[in-house]
Amino acid sequence: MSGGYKLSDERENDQNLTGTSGTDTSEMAVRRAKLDKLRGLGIDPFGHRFERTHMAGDINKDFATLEGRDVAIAGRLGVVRKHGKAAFADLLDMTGKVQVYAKIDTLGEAQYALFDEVDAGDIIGLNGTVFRTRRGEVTVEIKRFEVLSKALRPLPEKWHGLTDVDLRYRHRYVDLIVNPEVRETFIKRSRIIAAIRRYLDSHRFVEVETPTLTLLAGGGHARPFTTHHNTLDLNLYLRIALELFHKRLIVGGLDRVYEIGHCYRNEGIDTRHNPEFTMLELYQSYGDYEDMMRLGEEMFSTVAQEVLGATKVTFQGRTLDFTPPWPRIRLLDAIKEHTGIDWLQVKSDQEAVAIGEKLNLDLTGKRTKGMVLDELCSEFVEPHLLQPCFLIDYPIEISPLAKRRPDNPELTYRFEAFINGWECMNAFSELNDPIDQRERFEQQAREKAKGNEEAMPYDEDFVMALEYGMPPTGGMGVGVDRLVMLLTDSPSIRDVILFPVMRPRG
RNA sequence: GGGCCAUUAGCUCAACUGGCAGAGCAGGCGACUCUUAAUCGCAAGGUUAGAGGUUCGAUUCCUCUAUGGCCCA
Repeated sequence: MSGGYKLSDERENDQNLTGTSGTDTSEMAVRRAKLDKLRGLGIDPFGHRFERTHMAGDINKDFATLEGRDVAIAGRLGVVRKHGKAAFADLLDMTGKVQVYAKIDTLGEAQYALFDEVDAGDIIGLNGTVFRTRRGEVTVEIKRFEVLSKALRPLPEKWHGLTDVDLRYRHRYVDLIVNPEVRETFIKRSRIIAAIRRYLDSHRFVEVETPTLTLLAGGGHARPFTTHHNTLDLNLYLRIALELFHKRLIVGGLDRVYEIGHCYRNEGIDTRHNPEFTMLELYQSYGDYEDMMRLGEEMFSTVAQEVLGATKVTFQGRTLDFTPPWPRIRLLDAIKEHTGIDWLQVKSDQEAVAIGEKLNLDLTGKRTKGMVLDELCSEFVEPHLLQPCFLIDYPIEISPLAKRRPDNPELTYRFEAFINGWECMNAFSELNDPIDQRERFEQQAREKAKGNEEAMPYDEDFVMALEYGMPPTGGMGVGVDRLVMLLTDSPSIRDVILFPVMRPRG
């Protein structure tokens, strides 16, 4: 953020960066005055360091051993209850909160007067003694304390907190301070991702990092974001998938690889889509899609067990049972069951479109057999797939990177896993025949020429990699945000992404 | 892209059929040495998202804009 900004730009920036309203309030003026008063007393209102011996949540947990002992804790003050010559307050840190107690007899006149000046929201460090109040609350009686950071803005109301979803996402730091369940969700997210890593590391997978800035946005069906490299004067895309780089690594002899990272898709935003999201992809040499199903169901249930202590998960009042094995359902069987259509009898694009239109599907821009089937599946099959299951054997036309089934060359060894009606995994026996791959890319190029913006670009270097020989490989992609939603009972993807994409405020 | 809803004090919300814009919390002053949404008293706090229109008079009715939410495609 160095020079070059016009004054007006800076003003716009300020608008985005200031607090919940951006306007000064009388309360802010009061807090500024208190700040000046602290400085007047020779106290730095923005401290440097504080040595903690304990965390707030642990004091409650370990009260039996801590009673009567001295502790040093630090955190943000929540509600403060003042009683003249004594006061109680909640002290919050990452582990939770503990009540603290200030009493004029213990602190002395000067320190007590200083405590009388602190506000909810201020960050303090303190030394004190653990005890239990007559009402039974575990509490730390303050012997000495220091202001470590004066808060210049007031916290939202203590009872209702911050509920305006717009403000919660725009000012996530306030959301995290006042809504403990938000902190819990993101701590759980971290544990979920750690559990995934643990699982894959213990199965001898190697974690890799592949480019987010790419010459081609391949490996998936989506419109990419574009960007530009100045020195190379080169237009680049933000990746939409990890696949093609990972398979190059399999060619290179890294037999088991995985990556957890952001992908970017230039499409709409709703409760299940954010333009920037977290993808897990993994590739296992000498495996196939059957191995991927076993790995997928085992990984999800292991993660649930480690993070929640159970393989049955409650999501929005519904119990989802992650316990393996999950049912395997052939896609075309599911289509037949829910629509009565025998898709193998559908021979042309025109015929497919006619069937789709008869069922009132919106097929704008979707004029091929594969696309109609995709729509049919989304509309009539997916909503029924509430319990974890695998939909297997997708048509070749919408699976340009998957290996063909020898018993039916129109189908591939590909599956998607569904949970709660959402696609959560996409996996296949990877196509390792460079000649077939070349033809698939040519087919995609024809689709693109017909106006399908989501068709895959031809990646010559990737075909060249396959020409060196890629072992038979099973590969899988997992939408990590959706898994986190399921395991944290979050109805919107924005509840599991710390800073979701937002329009700037006018 | 279409429809519906919301936007009022720092936060959470009221305001009947168009008639002086209110409360709780937070903040200020005062009282209070075991409270936990502490309590009690006093005073203060507003461009009703923005722009325009109808009207003697608009938070309220109409139009447009902005942001968000829900539903649909």
